[in-house]
Amino acid sequence: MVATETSGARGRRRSFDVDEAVETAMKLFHARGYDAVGVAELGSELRIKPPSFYAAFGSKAGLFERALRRYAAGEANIFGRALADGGGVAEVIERTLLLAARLYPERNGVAGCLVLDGARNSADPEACALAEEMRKAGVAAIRDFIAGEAPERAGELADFVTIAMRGMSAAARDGADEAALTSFAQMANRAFRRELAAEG
Amino acid sequence: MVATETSGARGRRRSFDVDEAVETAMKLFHARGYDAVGVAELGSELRIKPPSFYAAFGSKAGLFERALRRYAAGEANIFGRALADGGGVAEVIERTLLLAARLYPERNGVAGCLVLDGARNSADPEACALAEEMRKAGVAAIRDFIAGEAPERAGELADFVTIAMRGMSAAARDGADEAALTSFAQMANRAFRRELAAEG
DNA sequence: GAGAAAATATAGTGGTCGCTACAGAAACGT
DNA sequence: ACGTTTCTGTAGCGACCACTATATTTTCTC
Repeated sequence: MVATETSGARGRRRSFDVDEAVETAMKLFHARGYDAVGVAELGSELRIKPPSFYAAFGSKAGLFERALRRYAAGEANIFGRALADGGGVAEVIERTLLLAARLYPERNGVAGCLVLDGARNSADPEACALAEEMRKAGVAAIRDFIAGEAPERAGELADFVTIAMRGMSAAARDGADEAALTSFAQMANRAFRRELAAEG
Repeated sequence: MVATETSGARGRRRSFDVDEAVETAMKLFHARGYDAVGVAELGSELRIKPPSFYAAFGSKAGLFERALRRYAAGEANIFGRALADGGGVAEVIERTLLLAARLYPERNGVAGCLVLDGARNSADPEACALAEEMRKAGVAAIRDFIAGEAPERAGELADFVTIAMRGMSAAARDGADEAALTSFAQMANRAFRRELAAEG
């Protein structure tokens, strides 16, 4: 053991790179879902033993929470990225949908959205609650943004977008490729623009 | 024990109602997903012991397959029901989407579609394969039906419908109510009609 | 009612689950 | 260099997983 690294964050020094471990765990959870990835496998992949695992993350759900936060803080924050490029509601939502279609298809065994599907059908209430919390935050952000232009219909328009994204995530996990998802995203986008233009 | 019932199907006589057991198992799988329901719980709910369980169904996946088939043969066969009421592609798809919005919201702990989400994130390849097979059959049926009016765009139009349904199923499992799903279904339906009318 | 056949119940298989007690090794402050 | 503290590795906790060997009870045949 040589490292003794903190790699950029507060917290105790550990003999392994915590951020790298979270990244690896994120991919595992994303690829197969929360329940299907066991602590034994995580320890083996992260090259750490159970006591170190629990000292660093507290519990399996604790690591899942860190993986979720890392996921949402990175390039997978689709709406955030679309929002950062500026423009009105129609433009931002279009980029959101198309970005999802580009990001969701399977790549290296990972498909869909970790927040939307990572804890789907999980038997662990804690993991379900963590994912639900992040889902709700995402939906609320989209709703609040849409409310800037269409306060009356912000709720149903945000629902339209987020349900469409759930569909794309599920379809990607079922094997849909980028072409199929992009075709869907374009239709959904045309629908959204028409709904946005129509008065409630 | 009194029953000794076959209740309408070929197969050995058993001391329990096999169809009723499949129905109960279907609800359990539907409510919590394949992996989260154990054979111990199934045996307890079905009031049968493990040996009877395996004599009747062969394996947990065997029971899941029967549950899936029963599901698809009943009122949950949304497209089949919409198709039976006749009409053109636009009418049938509209009924399909609206029926999903009416059927998917949580009722007695059961939400969404068993075929679409019952084996989501399952670690069992057999269960995943069974669900995938039924999903593909459903998509193919919708595609073939649409091809009667729009052979060029049948693939992408069927994808649009089935991805939208995956979104509704996932949203329902996330707690969406009938009003929210109906709103989505209506928007998706308007989008579908416009896409169907537009030449490819 | 006796014998054959079949479905049942009891009990337990090896394996994995998330998690932890304990003890040894490394890093730390002085 | 010493003692303290902190972390890590080995081993194993009880609980549950899907599944089954054995034996008993029930059912059917005649």
